[in-house]
Amino acid sequence: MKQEILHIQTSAFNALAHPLRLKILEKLRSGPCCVCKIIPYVGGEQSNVSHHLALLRKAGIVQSEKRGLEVWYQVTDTRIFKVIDQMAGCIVQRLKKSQRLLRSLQETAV
Amino acid sequence: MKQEILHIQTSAFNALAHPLRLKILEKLRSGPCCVCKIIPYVGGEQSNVSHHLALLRKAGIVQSEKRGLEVWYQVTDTRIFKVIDQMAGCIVQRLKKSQRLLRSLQETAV
DNA sequence: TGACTATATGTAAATATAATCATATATTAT
DNA sequence: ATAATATATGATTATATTTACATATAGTCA
Repeated sequence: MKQEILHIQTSAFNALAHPLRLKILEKLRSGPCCVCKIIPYVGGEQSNVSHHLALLRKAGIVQSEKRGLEVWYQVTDTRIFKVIDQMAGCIVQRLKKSQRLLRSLQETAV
Repeated sequence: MKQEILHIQTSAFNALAHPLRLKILEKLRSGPCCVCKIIPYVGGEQSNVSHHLALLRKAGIVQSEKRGLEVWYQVTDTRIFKVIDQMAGCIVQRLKKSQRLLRSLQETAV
């Protein structure tokens, strides 16, 4: 049972572990969006973007809805952006930390 | 530059995208921990666990420190647990939502 | 010094993921 | 019905990840 959650969580993190997919989610930050807008935004081939959208869908991160010829995507739970932002925060802090370390090393070198 | 951050973030999420690595982090929740405790906790072979620890290290999620013969690991930034917990929250909510949907379908079936 | 212990690293095989190309499906317009 | 459009899916190849086994390294102790 706990094992199940672990696997769902794993596949959710896996869904975020690709630059193109993070870019897709960046586009979805402002709300539902048509695939026809997502493709030029993230760049690359249509079928490739579609595969990545499918992966995000299967991981439960996004949902799609057909509107005429178009398909619109949106995130299933906007808290996914908090996950992404928290991670960005961790990274920025880490970079700042190593920047401080570098500076102090430079000072002692003088 | 923005591209760089995206790649660091990608590799950070990738580091969380494996059940064994999530288990390692679970063990590190209570603070620094010796590899000799991590291995029996997560199960599996020593060299495999060591490879996963190396990946977490390279992604900047954890840091290691030698103490005599032992090596102790700890998370670089405890906010990583917020990232994991937020994601768990998303998943639980999603499961609850589909449970409600299932129940309402069962009711209309009666 | 040599043996012992804890951990890391190199390597190879098995498996998974990503990108591309070709094709299928569904919707709309003629 | 046919053509055109938007998107999804399947197949293939290239590449990356995971695991297991063997070996290396570094610290401790006799």
